[in-house]
Amino acid sequence: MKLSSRTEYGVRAMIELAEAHGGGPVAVREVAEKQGISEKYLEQLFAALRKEGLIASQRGAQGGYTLAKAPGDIRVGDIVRALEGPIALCDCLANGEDDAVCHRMGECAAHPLWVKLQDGITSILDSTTLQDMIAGASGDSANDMGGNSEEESRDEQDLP
Amino acid sequence: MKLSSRTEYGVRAMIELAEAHGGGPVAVREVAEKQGISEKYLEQLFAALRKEGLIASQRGAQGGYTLAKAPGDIRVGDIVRALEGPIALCDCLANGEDDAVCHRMGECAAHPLWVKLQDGITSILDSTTLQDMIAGASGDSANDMGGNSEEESRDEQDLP
DNA sequence: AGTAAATCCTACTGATTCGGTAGGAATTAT
DNA sequence: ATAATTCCTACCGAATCAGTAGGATTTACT
Ligand code: FES
Ligand code: FES
Repeated sequence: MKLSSRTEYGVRAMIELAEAHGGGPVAVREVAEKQGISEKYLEQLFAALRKEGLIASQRGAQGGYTLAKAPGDIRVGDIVRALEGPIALCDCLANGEDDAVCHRMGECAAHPLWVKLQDGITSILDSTTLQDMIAGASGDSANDMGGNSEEESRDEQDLP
Repeated sequence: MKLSSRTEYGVRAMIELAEAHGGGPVAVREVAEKQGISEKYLEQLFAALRKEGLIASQRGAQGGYTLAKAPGDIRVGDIVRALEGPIALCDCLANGEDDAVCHRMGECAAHPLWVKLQDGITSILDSTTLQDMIAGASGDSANDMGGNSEEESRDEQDLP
């Protein structure tokens, strides 16, 4: 019940890219400095994000990274999965009904709760896009956030 | 995004106690064997659960543990907190509004999401009691579980 | 009284994960 | 050519995790 710094950093970095979306590529160094993250470490996170097709790279001088899709098409869940693999709360929930689920499932009264919890988490993560975050609001579902909508709105606005 | 075996084991063990509620104390060994958990390890989990007042112990021969309250009064969230400390998804969420929250909060577009996620998790965990679990159903909220209600009902039934 | 069954307490350990460094090869705008 | 940048892979120290170990204390039962 603690999100790794991979996730924290990754999401913050992606927000940075989302805010720069439409302009040119952004260098890792720049994002790292703005967010106070180790540059070399962030480099590795970006590699993972690129491998999953969430961001695109431009090599060489003046290069950097850009979002591979519109901010509205990238869900936080996608970022988390890219950085940590499938969201599986415990081994008993071998995500995807495929294989190797717990042999105790039939008799385990806890199992339905883990399923519910995992679904809850996944649904929150997948109902929020980068667009939602930089706009200050959250995803769709009934359940809305605390409600402190800061009035400082970022500049960018893009129509692909 | 992975629950520790402390949590998994702890909850399963508490379910075991809940099912035995009303009868005499249950020894650690018995729970450990039924659930396939290391006895000595479980012993430590029980120590933590007792310290938090969720279970009570009876020392000496024929001793063991019993729930300290009715199964309906023990929420899964209580168990998790007893075993892992306050549920805080990240340091930026120094649970309880007290101190040392992130200095980046004002400018951090991710923060509201973490709050939302943490609230979601907490609310699921706190809306499910041991009673709910051994009865096969989940907590209150609109969102209900998969719905596979096994017909094997355990024996115990108690009115305190 | 004696014994066996149990909780209680604390220290240690091996493995894994985490967060981060390090160094350098390949690519590209200027 | 050069400087800026991504890319790749290996390594490292610290922390956490899951579990062991051993023994002191308490208590029911005979
Ligand atoms: S122990 Fe595997 S489903 Fe609960
Ligand atoms: S970095 Fe602390 S609130 Fe986002």
